[in-house]
Amino acid sequence: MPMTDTPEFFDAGTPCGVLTAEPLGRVLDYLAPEGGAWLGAFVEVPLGPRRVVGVVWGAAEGTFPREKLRRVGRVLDAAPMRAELRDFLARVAEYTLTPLPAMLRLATRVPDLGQGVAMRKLLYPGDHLPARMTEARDKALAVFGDFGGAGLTPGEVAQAAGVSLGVVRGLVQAGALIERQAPRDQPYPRLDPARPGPDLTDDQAAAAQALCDGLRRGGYGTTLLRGVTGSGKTEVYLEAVAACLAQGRQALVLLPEIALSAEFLTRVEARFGARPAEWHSGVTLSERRRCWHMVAQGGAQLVVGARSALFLPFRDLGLIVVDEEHDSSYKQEEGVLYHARDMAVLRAAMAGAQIVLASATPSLETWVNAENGKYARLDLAARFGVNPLPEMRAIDLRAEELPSNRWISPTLQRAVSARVAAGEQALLFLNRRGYAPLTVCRACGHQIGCDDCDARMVEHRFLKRLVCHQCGASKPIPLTCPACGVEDRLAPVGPGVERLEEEARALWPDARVAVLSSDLFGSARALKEQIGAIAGGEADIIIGTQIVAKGHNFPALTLVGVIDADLGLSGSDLRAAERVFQLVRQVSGRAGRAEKPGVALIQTSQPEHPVIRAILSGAEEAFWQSEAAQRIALGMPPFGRLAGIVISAPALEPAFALGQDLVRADQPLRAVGAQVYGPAPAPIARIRGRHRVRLLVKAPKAAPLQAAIAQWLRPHKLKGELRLSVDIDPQSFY
DNA sequence: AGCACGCCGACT
DNA sequence: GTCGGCGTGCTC
Repeated sequence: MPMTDTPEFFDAGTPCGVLTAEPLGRVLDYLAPEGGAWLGAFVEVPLGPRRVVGVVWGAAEGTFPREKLRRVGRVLDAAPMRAELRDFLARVAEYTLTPLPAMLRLATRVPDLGQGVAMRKLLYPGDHLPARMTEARDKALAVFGDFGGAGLTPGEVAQAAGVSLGVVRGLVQAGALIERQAPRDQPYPRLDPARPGPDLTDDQAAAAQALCDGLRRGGYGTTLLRGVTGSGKTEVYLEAVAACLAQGRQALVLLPEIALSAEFLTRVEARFGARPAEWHSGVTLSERRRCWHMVAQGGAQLVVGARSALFLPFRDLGLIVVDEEHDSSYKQEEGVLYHARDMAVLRAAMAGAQIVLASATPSLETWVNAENGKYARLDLAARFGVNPLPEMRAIDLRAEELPSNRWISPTLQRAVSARVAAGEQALLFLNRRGYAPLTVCRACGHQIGCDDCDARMVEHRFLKRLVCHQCGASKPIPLTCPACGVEDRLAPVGPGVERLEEEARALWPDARVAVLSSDLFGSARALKEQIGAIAGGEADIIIGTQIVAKGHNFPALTLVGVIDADLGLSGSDLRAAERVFQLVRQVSGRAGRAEKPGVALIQTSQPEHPVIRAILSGAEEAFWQSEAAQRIALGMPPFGRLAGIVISAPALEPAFALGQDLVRADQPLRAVGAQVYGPAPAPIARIRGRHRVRLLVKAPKAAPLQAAIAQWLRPHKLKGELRLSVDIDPQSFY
C-alpha cells in the first residue's frame, strides 16, 4: 500500500488528518500542534465542546475551509501507531465493512490513554547491605536479581520472595532498598528463550525445526500444525516462540478461552522462566494498561491473549500462534464482526510474520488452504505410549430400551458400571447447560420463552431459575402456567447436564458424580480447581458440557459416553457436521490418555449418518474430502462467499419492509454474480426486545463482495430505530 | 457517541 | 409565556 504523498511529519500549524474513535465514519482535518506531530501519533483533539483521543492518520483531506480548522490539543505520551497497524486496521475495516473509528476503538481499548505517564514509588536495590542479614532479607534482595533492574512495589517483592511486608519495610529503613519515582507501567520480566526446552520426540523435533526454519527465513508464512490430542502441539509451537524471541521479535499466542490460560501460563513459565503478558477481558485495568504500553515499547516479548489481542500495537511482531484454530469463539459475534483466525493471518502477512494455526481438528477452511498449498502443513503423530484415539462405537438409540425422561441407554449404563467397578473414570458428555432446555405446560402446551427474546428459557435447577441463554435474563421458576393459569402442570422437557447428573446419581448411588459446566463456577479459578480435583481422581463419573472438550487431561478416564451426537446434525446449519465431528473427536480424545486403553460410546439415532461414520472410522481426511465436495457442489464457503445482513428494530414491520426494499434493489449484487435470499426471521428472531430480520448474500469466491454490498446498502438511509449490521463470512445460520 | 438545536404539549 | 419531551443534525 504505497502512501508516497503522505508526509511522515507534520510541522506545527500545517493541516493533517486525524482519526478519532467517534462514529463519524471519516478522518477530520486539524492543524498540527506546537512542535509538530509524527504520522501515527496519538493526540488529543477538540471535537465540538469535548476533547477526544485520536491518531494522526494521514494527509489532510483539504475539503474543510482552512480558516475553520482547529488545532490539535497535544501529542499524547504513547508510542505512535506504526504504519503496519494503521494499514491492518484499514484492511480489517474494509474487509468487515466496519467504519474505521470502530476499528480504532478496538485498537485503543486501554485505560488512561489520554492521561500522561503516571509515576509511582518503586523499590530498587540500594548500594549497601544492611548491617544485619537474615534469611528473609536475603530472599527479598535476591528477587531483584531476576528482574533485570526493573523497580518493584513492596507487595511484589514480598510476594516474589515469600516474605512479609515487614521484612521489605525493614530493608528500606536500613537503606538496602531505595524508593524512587518510576513510570507506573514496568516492563515484563525477561523471558529466556535459551533455557533448555523439554525433550521432544523425533516427530515434534522435526515439526519444531520446520517452524523455526520459517522464522529464520523471515517474512510471512502460514503453517497448519495438526496433531491429535496428546501429540504435544504446545511444546512444538513454544519452540517456534523461542526462536522468535531469540531473534528479538515479539510473539503472540491466541487462545480461545480465558479459562484455559492459567494452565497455559504455567507452561510458558516453565519453558521461559517467567510469565508472559496477558490480554483478555479478565485482566485488571492496570495490567491492561501495562500490557498495551509495554507491547508498544518492546517491554513485552510474548503476549498470551484472547482474540482482541490481535489489535495490540506490537513493535516487531514475528510470530502469531492461533491455538485451537477451529474454535468457534474466534468469531466475534457482537460489535465489530471479525474472525480472529482469518484476521490473524492477514496481520501476519502485513507484519511479515510467521503464523501457526494449531488444532487436532482443523476447520474446513484451514484444511482446504493446506490442501491447495496456500498453507504449509505439519502433522504430529501421537507420542509413543499415548493412545492416539480410543476405540469408538455407536450406540443405536433406536435399538435401545429408553424410558421417557431417561438419556443413558442400558448399553452405556453397563459400560459405565464396569469402569466404575474397575476404579476408572467415565465421562458423560452433553453439550447443554442447565437442567432442561424447555419447560412446557402439560395443560395447554405453552412453552416458556424469554420476554425479550425469541429464545426458550432454560431451567437451571442449581440456580432455581429459568435462564435465557441468549440475553442472560432470568426469572423464578413459575408454579402456574403464564398462558392458561393452571397450577402445577409445568414440566421440564429434554436433558441438560444438571438433569443428567440426577439420572446418574440414581443409576449409580454409590459413585462420586461431578458436573463440569461453565455456569456452575463463579470464577475461572474455581473451575480450574474443580478440574484439577477431578483429574486427581476425586470423581468416578464426570458429567460435562463442551468445556471438557478443551484440552484437559484426566489420567484415569477410560470411557467417554456421548449422550446425544445427533444434537448438531439436525437443522441445516452449514457447519453442523463439522462441529459435531470436531467436538466428538475431541471429547473422545479424553479417554485413555494414560496407560489404560479408552473406549468412546456414541449415542445416536442415525448411526449411518456420514459424520457419525467418519467419526467412528477415524477417517478424518475422508471426512474433510466429503465435506469439501458438498460445499463445492453448493458453492458454499470456502468455495463461495457469504454475508449475513441483520436488520433490527423494536417492531417487526419496519425491519421486514427494509429487508424487502433491499431485495428489490439487488442490482449491485447481481452485477457481481451475487444473490440475496430473504428476508427471513434471523436465527434468534428477537433479542432484547428487538425484532431481527435476516438476509443472506451468496457470491462466487472471486466476487468483490464487500464493495458490492457497500454500493448496494449506500442509498438506504436508516431511519429512526432501525439498525443494520453486515456479517461477512457468518459462521452459523439456519 | 455526545451535545446542541428546535419544534410541539402541560404547567406557573 | 416557558419548561422540557426527545427527533434531527453536527462535530474539522
